[in-house]
Order: sequence, then C-alpha cells, then structure tokens
Amino acid sequence: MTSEPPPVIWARLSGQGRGPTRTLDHATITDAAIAIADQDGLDAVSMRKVAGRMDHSTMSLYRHIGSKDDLIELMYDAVLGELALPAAPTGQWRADVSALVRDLRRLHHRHPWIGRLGHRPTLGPNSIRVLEHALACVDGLGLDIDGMLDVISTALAFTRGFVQSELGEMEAQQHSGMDQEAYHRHTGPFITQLLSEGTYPYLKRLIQDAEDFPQPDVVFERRLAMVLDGLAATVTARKTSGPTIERASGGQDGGQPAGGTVPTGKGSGR
Amino acid sequence: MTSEPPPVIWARLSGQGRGPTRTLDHATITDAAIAIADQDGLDAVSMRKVAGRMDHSTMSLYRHIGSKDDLIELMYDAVLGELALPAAPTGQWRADVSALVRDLRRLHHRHPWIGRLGHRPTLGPNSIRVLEHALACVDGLGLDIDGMLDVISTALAFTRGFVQSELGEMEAQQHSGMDQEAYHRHTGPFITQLLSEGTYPYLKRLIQDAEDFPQPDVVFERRLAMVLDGLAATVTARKTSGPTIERASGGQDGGQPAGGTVPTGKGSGR
DNA sequence: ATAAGTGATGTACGACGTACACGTCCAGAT
DNA sequence: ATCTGGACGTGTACGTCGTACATCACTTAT
Repeated sequence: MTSEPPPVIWARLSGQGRGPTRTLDHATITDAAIAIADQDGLDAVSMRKVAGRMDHSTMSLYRHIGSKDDLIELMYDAVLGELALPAAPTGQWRADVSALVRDLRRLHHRHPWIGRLGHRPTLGPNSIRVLEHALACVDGLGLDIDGMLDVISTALAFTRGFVQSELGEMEAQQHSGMDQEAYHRHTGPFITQLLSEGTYPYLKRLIQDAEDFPQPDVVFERRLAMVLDGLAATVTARKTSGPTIERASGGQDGGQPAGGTVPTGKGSGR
Repeated sequence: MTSEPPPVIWARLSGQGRGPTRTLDHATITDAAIAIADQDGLDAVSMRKVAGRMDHSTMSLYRHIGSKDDLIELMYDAVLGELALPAAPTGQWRADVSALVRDLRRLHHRHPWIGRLGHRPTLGPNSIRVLEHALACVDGLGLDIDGMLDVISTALAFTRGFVQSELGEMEAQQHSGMDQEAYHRHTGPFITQLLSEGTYPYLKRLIQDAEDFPQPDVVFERRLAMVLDGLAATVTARKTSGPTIERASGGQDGGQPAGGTVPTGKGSGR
C-alpha cells in the first residue's frame, strides 16, 4: 500500500534487468572508495575521485548508490568483512571477547577513517555477522539476552573509545606532518609556559613522572583487562544466581542496545 | 631563530596592537559556531554561516582563527567549559568518576556534534581543567600517575564509546525523520526477510526477547557500574601492594595516554 | 606628520554533492 | 522479427564550501 521511500539501503542489489550490461557494482565502487580512504583519509573520498579511479563518470555512481552517505555505510560494512572471525567461539568467553576487540582495534589501525564514522547501527551483512559472533562469545553463561548485550556492548564501547583517542592522536601528528617526538618538541614551550603561569599539579606530574612513549598495545591490553575484570564479576554474579535475576552492583532492569551497534527491530515483522 | 609555523593555536589571543579596534574575538565567533552546530548539526557550520550570524563578512573570521579546523578545536574546548566540575573531589573516587562521566554524557546530549569530532588531544584551557579534575578524582589511592591515567582513561573511553553509539542511533533516526517506533516499523520487513533467508539465532533472540525500548540512562548506569567494578579491582590490587608495583591481571608496564586525551609533552620544556 | 602593521571586506578559484536532461543499449511483450 | 520501456552511463549545471589574495580603513609607534 504505502510506498517505502528509503528501502533500508541493504534491500537492493537486484539482478540484471533491462538495459546495458553493468560495468559497475557495489563491490567495485566500495573497494575504490576504501582504497582512497585508506590512502588519503576519509575527507579525500569524493564521488569524483571514486569514479575517476575506475575511469567512470561521476554520475554513474548514482545508478548504484543513492547518496554519498550510502556509500560510506557500504564502506563501513565492507571493511567489517575483513574481521577474521572464527567459525565458533572457543567457549572461553574472556579470551573470545578479547580476540574480537583486539581484531577490531587492528581493523581501525588498518582503516583509520572508520573512527570518524557516526557508527549508526547498520543492517549490513557483515555488521550482522559481527553481532552474531559477538553474542555467541557470551552465550551459555547463564545470561539472558540483555545481559549478553551488556557484556559485549561494554567491551565494544571501551574499545571504540580507546581507539578513537588513539587515532585522534595519530591523526593530530600526521596532520601537522610531525612525528611524535617533533610534536613533543613543538608543544613543549607552550606547556612549560602553562606550568609557569598557572597551577596544574597533575599535568606537571604527567610530564615529570609518566611513561614517555608507552607502547599502545600494552596500554590497551592493560586497560582491557580492567574492563573484562568488571564484566567477569557481573557474569559470575548473574550466573550463580541464575538467569532473570537482579545483578550485583547496578541499577534496575531494561536492556538492549542504546549503547550498542544493534538493530532494534522487535515487534516489527508484521 | 626558527619560525614556528603552527603556534599551537592556544598561544595567541594577544592584546590589541595597532589598527582598528576589534569587533570580533574568539569567544564571540566560537559561540556563534556552537549555536549553529547545536541547532543544525556540525555539517551546517560553515564559515559563511558563522560570519553571517554575527553580521560580518566571511573572511573577517580569518583575522582571528587560522582555519576552520582551529575553530572546531575552539568549539570543543569551549563546550568542555560547560562541565560543572566541583572545586575538589569528595574523596569517594567511584562516585567522583561516575559524576564526571555522567556529566560528560549529558554534555554530549546537549551538543551531539562533539561525538563526531576526532578528539585529538587539545591543550585548551578547559581540556586541561577537565584533565586536572579527572586525575584529582583518583589521587590518593596509592596509584602512580600511570595507574591513575589507566583508571580515568578507561572510564572515559567507555563513556565515549557508549555515547558515540547512542548518538549514532539518535542521528540515524532524525536523519531519516522517523522516531524510534517508525524506525522499527521501517526496518521490520527487512529484518524478517533476513531471518527467513539466513540463520541468525542471536538476532532472532534479540528481536524476540530483548527489552524493546530500554531507558538509555539505566543502561548506561548499569554498564558503567560494570566498568567501575573492574577499575575498583585494579585500584584495590595496586593499592594494597603499594605504589610502583606489578598489577593484578595485566601485562608489563608502560603507561600514559595512547588512549587518553592527554598531552604528551614530557622532556619538552627547554 | 608619517610609517607600519592590523581589522574588515570583496572578489575569485577550485572542489564538492547531486538534480536533471539526455543518449544508448538490452530484455520482455507483441 | 519488431517494438518499447526501463536501466545504464554521461555531460552540464547549480549552489555551497574553504580560503588565497588584494584592497581599504584605521590606530598606534615613531
């Protein structure tokens, strides 16, 4: 009856109909766009450049995607496909979740531009694949689905936040064309000026006592372990007391995404 | 001797010299830009619109800021100034950190566009103020500065990740002009099609069993409590064994940002 | 009084996303 | 075998963006 104006983007791809044989498809376009983003950053991705890289006219892209925003969404989902998810979790939820977020972090390093994305929940095939795997990692622990979501969403939120800061720092450096040491030399005079003018006790301690160039991998593992400790406590608490029960340290109930990249589609199918 | 090409951005503001009296300053420009971003989103912030809102010519802005990127950085720091940080922490680190990240989350709701920012570490006055307060919250627990950084950076990373997903979802909805329920109705048919074509056990459980419209505040509190549980374990472990000691569950050493919004300027002064 | 540097402005350039009007080709109906 | 309508690819064009540059107006240091 009613016409569907934006058909979810992922519900297209239909086969060949009338007209000339296609010389372009989603995969080709997306790959070209990703190549540009990897090489020169997300801002360098323009419809003209994407088309140019494939020796096509700019507007030909619009025969296959609705807008640049759609292309970005395709790019995000495509890149998620690079995650080498195991066929099935090992059953060691902590190791499984660690492996997943580590892989996700590596993905962000390989494609730094995904950090810039708004991360609205997508329904792309790879997004769903990741969702399925992530939830599978925490299945069989005696948690209900909302509890499972809490665990994996929290781990993912931490990872995203960490990586975002990490990439921000990298970008700040290479945006100004300086390496980390040059950046220090550059901001140094301003910081000493700050310290002489005002009183910043912790900034001072940071500069004097903190590790100079910590290895990001080590820092990530250390902090991830802290987060997982917290998740483990919850898992234990909710498990021993069985499913559908009050938790140890938190508030009331409710559940589902709100903070997770998860489609909320209940009650929708007819 | 050597000229400083980008003078840290925060090292300007110099007083009036020769020439006509100023009719513009950083605060005025920044406020106008923030007003536009709050009203119509970050993409609506253009130099022309910012200037227009103050009845000035576009190019007059460039007498006060170096580029649009600089303006964005000013906006971010300015908005951080809205955080109502208490004069001093209460000494209850868990409550203090909770209050800080709750406030930060509210800030993101008030100015959804900050989620889109790259979050490269800034040296703005308010960023430093927040840094000082955050570290003060976890002082006196027997942690060295790197341990303190671990605790607050982890809490902040989780918060940023959570909020990012939260805002992404909101934006997805209002971008398409639908409320949450309409969005469900819209994606519903596609999801049921998915479920009938492939096998997605967890997606199915999500749709069938998960809470429909959980209150975001409740979800945030619940997951935050999980993260803080993990931090608490670390705090206890490192505290009882005294400062400068191996930690409970992690790797070797190292420390400092890498995942935190913290200036790394050690060894820089002179 | 004069010189010098600064604030505001107008014009202009290249790049962007994309609406729209074409031509071109092929699968289905005739 | 022919027709035809929809899909594919393209070129042109419009409005918007960031900002380089030249210019004028003004205030202070000399």
